[in-house]
Amino acid sequence: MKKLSKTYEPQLYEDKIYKCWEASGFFNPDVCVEKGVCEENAKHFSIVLPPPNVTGTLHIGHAMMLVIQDLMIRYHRMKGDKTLWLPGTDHAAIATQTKVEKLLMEKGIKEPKKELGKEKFLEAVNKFAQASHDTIVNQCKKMGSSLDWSREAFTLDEERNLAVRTVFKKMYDDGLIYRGYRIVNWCPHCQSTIADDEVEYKEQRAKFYTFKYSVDFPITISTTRPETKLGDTAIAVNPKDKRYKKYIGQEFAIKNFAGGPDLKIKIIADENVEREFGTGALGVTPAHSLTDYEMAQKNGLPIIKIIDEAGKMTSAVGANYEGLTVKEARKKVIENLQDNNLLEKEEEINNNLSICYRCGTPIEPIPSRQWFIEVNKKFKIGDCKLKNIKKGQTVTLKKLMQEVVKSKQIEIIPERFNKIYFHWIDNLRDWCISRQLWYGHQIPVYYCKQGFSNNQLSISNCKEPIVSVEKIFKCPHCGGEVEQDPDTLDTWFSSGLWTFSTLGYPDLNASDLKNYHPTSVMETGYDILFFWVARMILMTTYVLGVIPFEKVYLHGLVRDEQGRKMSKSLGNVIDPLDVCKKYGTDAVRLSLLLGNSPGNDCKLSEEKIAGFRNFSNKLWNMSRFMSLQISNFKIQNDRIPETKTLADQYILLKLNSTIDVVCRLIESFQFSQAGEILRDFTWTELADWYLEIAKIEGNKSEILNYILNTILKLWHPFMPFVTEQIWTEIYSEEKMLMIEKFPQKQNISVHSEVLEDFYIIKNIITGIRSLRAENKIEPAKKLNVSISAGDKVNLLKANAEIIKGLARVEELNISKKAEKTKTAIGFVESGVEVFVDLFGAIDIEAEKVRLQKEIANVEPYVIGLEKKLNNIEFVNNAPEKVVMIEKKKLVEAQEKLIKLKSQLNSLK
RNA sequence: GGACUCAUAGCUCAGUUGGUUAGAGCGCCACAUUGACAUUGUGGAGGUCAGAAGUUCAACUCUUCUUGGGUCCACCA
Repeated sequence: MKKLSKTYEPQLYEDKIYKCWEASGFFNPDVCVEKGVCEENAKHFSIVLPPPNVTGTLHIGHAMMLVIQDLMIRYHRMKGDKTLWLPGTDHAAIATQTKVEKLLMEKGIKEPKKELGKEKFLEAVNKFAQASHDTIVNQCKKMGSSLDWSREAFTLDEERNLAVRTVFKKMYDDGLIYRGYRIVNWCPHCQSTIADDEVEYKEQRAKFYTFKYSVDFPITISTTRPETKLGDTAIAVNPKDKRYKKYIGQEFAIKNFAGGPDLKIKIIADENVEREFGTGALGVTPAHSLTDYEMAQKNGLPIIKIIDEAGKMTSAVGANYEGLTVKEARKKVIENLQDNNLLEKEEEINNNLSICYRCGTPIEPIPSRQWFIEVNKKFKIGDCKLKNIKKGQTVTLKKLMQEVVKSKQIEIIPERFNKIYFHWIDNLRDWCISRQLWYGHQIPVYYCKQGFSNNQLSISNCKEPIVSVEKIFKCPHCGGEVEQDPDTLDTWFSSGLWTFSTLGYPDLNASDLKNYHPTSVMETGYDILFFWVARMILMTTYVLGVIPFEKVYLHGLVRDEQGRKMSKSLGNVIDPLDVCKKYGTDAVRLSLLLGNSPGNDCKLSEEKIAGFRNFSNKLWNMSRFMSLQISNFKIQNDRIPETKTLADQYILLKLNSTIDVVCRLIESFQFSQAGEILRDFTWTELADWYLEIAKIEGNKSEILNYILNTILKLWHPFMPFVTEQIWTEIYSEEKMLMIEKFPQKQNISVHSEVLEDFYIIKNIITGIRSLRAENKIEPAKKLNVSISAGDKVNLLKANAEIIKGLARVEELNISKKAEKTKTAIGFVESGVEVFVDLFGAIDIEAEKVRLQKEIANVEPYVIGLEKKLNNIEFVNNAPEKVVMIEKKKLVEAQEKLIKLKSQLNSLK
């Protein structure tokens, strides 16, 4: 045995411990099976790590994710499950590319893509990604994450690329991926499309102009974007609007609108036009607004693209405007309208500007040829093991996403996110998956140069895009040259495959895929429910016909102590590595686990972390003390040691129920509760009471050994470092705590008297202490205690030493009080007679009174209900439903009554 | 506009099927202290569970409304 140092210094041990864990290989379930830590056919428990973006470093939110998952993983590993936690990182195409561009620009390269060219630019991105990756891996290790590094994956590596190409081809062949000319969200800065849910909104003041197209035009319209009016093809009005009803269906021609193009304006009716907003008439620009586009489709209007990908006006608006930026064009249109006296009003309104979630640039809706996944397309599903959906059944992707959650094959925790999930699916439009970025999975589509350059050619097959998993160089139809689509895929396409692309897909017989899929839990922040969780469900159910995970556990965001988001500009960021260094990783882990509830944001402050630093030190010191009392160190699992005193019985009973509760709470994702229960036991019951008593009673080697063993195991998933270090020093340098068996609830016949008696002793001690503090009585050397509950005299006598020790009394005389004073013990101290309630914790008399009162409450109610239900008239006349409800109520109340009565009886 | 969520001690939050005297941590006040631990111990103060109504034998808990925070989605011509 070694003697533990006086305080716990995490920095001395943490790195060393992690290296030992890693070297042991036990993070890898195969090694666990090989070395007998778990059975070959044990139940599997698997989590794939939500891959952090390779855009820099991990923040405290990532730390929270790691800690929660590590807790589950370590718990299940110790339980003997075949446990896999698979690490990886995400290339995060758009985020990484824009980040690198920014960095290069800071270095003085003004237009990085132009100046470097594709190859060199990608080299720079890859270099950055690699550096970020290395940092991230180190940070994961620092947090103590027991990830199986041998299986590490990257969303853009070769294996994942194969998976991406395979899935793309499958979807294309099933007709779920199509290439279409549609309105997309275009970010002029990123020079790429972005998905609908990558658009953010920012409220701003905007100028709102009211004008007519021409002097003789009958309808006035309003807009915040006059320059787009150059591409108008219609005016939409509400069909019920009396002002405009007569014009519906008419067509007007305007020459040289605002000195620009000629317009042909048709007046159309649309229910969605609000009569009260603006003039009640809305200029329809089909090419540059999604709603306008939809109206145009309905009414067969032409679509004129007037803004290009660079944010400049196209040739469609005439020589006066062509080549101007949007801003310049707007100014010019307004000037022109003013000159011609067409502008009626100019006011300021609040309006929501759509911006790119990555760079904040205003989004320009433009029509463009892109690749889409069609979510409403009906298709026949292949192999399918889902409930309710069979092989060959006709479904849509939307239906798959809905069905697995509706049928509870996937359970979302907390439950309320179900509603949000379904609502999102209901509003889901086709998913635009092509991006005009360089960094990412290049789309596995090839075009025959001949077929696409010369539409006159008679080989019609050559006009079709060729989708191929393997790279091709020649057109399969004409043998001519081909060109791969230069675009890349939305980053969420590859992360959507994450649960299975990491486990061996497309090899459907891969052992990992068979062993660990579907994964057990997906643990992530609620902020990426749509981006990611929903897409994994879509992809996995479609590709494999199974669910990707059984449970989705959503945690909240970490905020600062004032509830603000952490951000660099506010300077309130808590860097996980900093605080780990300062307070120890275990303290940081606890501060992220405790005091939170699922799905709710939590506030974190340094004081909170410091509090848990104190606790880890407390655990260290308790262990130090216990180790000094233990003479025979041994690793012990199930055998409960013999008890000699009331305190022994009490603490083992408490420990046993703590084990039970902690297991149940962890398994039901109530990690915070579990930790608090455990802390309560460790600090309050064990350190403050039992260890103090142990000092007095002495001779507790065996029982302390058992308790120490057990609490180290219980704490290990929460605080792996400090527990492992204590374990190493006290028990074993060979056998690591991380693979010990997690404690299990034992069958101890519960003597309720043990609890009750211990509470009496506790209460007497607290009573004496409290009286002393309040009355400022000098510490008495002699104390006479007379007790009215005669049968407890022996109890007090047996525990007199404890009372003397903990209440600091030198001589204690116990006697039975002659007169009955109900439940009180009298103290004679310094000649003053005082009383203390005997049953402060479990006040049996009061409990009886309470139960009697409740019974008196419920009993007449039950009798009343019984009478009512025996009344034939009532039963015959009342609707069946009412009778059923009454019957149910009666059964419930009867059960309650029986429970209350038996509780009362047990007290007598 | 549609939804979700929160409101409990000075602060941060628990309180899972309605049923003990509503809990914890931090903070605060008083006291203690050489032997595991000042990163400590003991005792104490502090709550009409946001407000109103309803359901019930019984409401912090369920329903409705009101007030005040937060979040998401849609629209924004």
